[in-house]
Amino acid sequence: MNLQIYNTLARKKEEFTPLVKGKAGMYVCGVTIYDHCHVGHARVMVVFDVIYRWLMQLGYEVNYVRNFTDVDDKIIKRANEAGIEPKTLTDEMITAFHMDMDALYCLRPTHEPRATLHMNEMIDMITQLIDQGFAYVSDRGDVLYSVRKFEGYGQLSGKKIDELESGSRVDVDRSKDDPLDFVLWKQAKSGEPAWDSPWGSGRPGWHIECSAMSCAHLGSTFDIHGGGMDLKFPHHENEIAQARAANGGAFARYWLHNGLVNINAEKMSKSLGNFFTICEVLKKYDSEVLRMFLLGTHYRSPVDFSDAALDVVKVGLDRLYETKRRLEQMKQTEQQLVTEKGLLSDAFVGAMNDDFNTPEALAEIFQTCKEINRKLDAGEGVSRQVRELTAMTSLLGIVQKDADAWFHGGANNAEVDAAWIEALIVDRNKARTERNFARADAIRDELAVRDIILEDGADGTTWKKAD
RNA sequence: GGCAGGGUGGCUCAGUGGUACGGCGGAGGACUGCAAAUCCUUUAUUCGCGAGUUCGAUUCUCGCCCCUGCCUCCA
Repeated sequence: MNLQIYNTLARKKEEFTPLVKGKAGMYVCGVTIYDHCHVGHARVMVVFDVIYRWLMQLGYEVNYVRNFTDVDDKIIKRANEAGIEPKTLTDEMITAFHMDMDALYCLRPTHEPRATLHMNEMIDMITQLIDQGFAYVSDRGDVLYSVRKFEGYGQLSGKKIDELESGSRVDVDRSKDDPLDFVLWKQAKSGEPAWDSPWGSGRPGWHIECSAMSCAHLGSTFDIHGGGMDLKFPHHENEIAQARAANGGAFARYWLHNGLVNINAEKMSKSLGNFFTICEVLKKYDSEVLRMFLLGTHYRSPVDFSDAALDVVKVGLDRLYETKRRLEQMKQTEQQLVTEKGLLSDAFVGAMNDDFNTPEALAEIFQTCKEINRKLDAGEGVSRQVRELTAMTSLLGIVQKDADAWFHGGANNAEVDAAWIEALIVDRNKARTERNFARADAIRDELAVRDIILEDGADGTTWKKAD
């Protein structure tokens, strides 16, 4: 079966057929870089990273574009508070963002355009909108999009203009012809960053940047546009209205929206203050735990974030690593299998092709893992299974460390003296050979006090750090 | 109120018109000097509630209840 994608625009799964054979263009709404990213942001990034990887796995040459919103009210406010230039703040946050993404094994997109570096494209698009009668300059000099002029407005989110208006609780802006109209270009206020334009000095509205940058990098019609569920309306609706009206292209053909991250069944968000930043979480949990946690639920469903949930994922990952350790400890010839070119099982391919069903893909990983352990226990060959496991885990970006590094605590736990532990293991095994179990247990207890757990296997004794 | 998406074992998470995938946890067993790890067995007559379609529904249709998101900046 070929790749099926749930398209928000159609409200059903559709077979993915790219605009250009062998190629795929994908735009994902990035972040407004005024602060560190939280787990909600991590989800979009990880979800679309897997989608990106899968499209490449299927052989597509993918042009993956993810923007940075680096001009915005919040950025200006935050920079003012800190007494620094907005650009200083955004540069700093982009660096932090990349550190988070690297930690989470998210591959870099093909392009990461910044809004401030695409002013010309935005101004061009706004000009086209005015020329074609879709936009107007308001009394106070802002350029606004005339929503009622665009016939298909509401198609993506399933909203009807009249119902929207009646349900509106927003203060009506008198300078707008219609309360639904949204800003394309704002007049500059003193002390704010501003760019020259045909409508005077000012800055772009939020929605226009995504329309302009996606079309600039991917063309007026492209394959995939993604983002969080909360962006469906009005952001994505407005993007469509702008782009289609301006250049007559179809804009994105497949719209993908990931579910939100909740805390206690409530959306994680800056405004509610119930968020955890990625770097905060990574102080406590390995990034693979967070990544696997995010892939453990289908991308369109909401997911509840908690330490307890991460703990459970950690236990599961440990088991995967136990298997990896067994394989790493094997003889040279078999060890090579671990790094041999991978191959994916039909079940895994089927799961991923079915709208990127990562929970099912993970189930396949656990089953393969169990199969390997069973065969190893029985002394049977495992080459096919190992190649499958390796291919699956590297595709999803989990179990990517050496097992020893994983169990020994990695770089963060420099206080662990491996040589000392190894020496004690030698002593203890000598005692065990002499059947001096009191001495052997004493050594094991001594290590246990320091959170070192020993495991006596057929191939010798290994150790790991307790959580 | 409108729109979108959900309610599956103790928890979590897939899925299917013919009695349900994985993970965590629980119980028993094998292995072990004892452990740990691993493996094996076991743990939902049942998929929010009611009705309908059907030989048969958790899966399709309708109604109801409950939850979340969006309708304002938000991944």
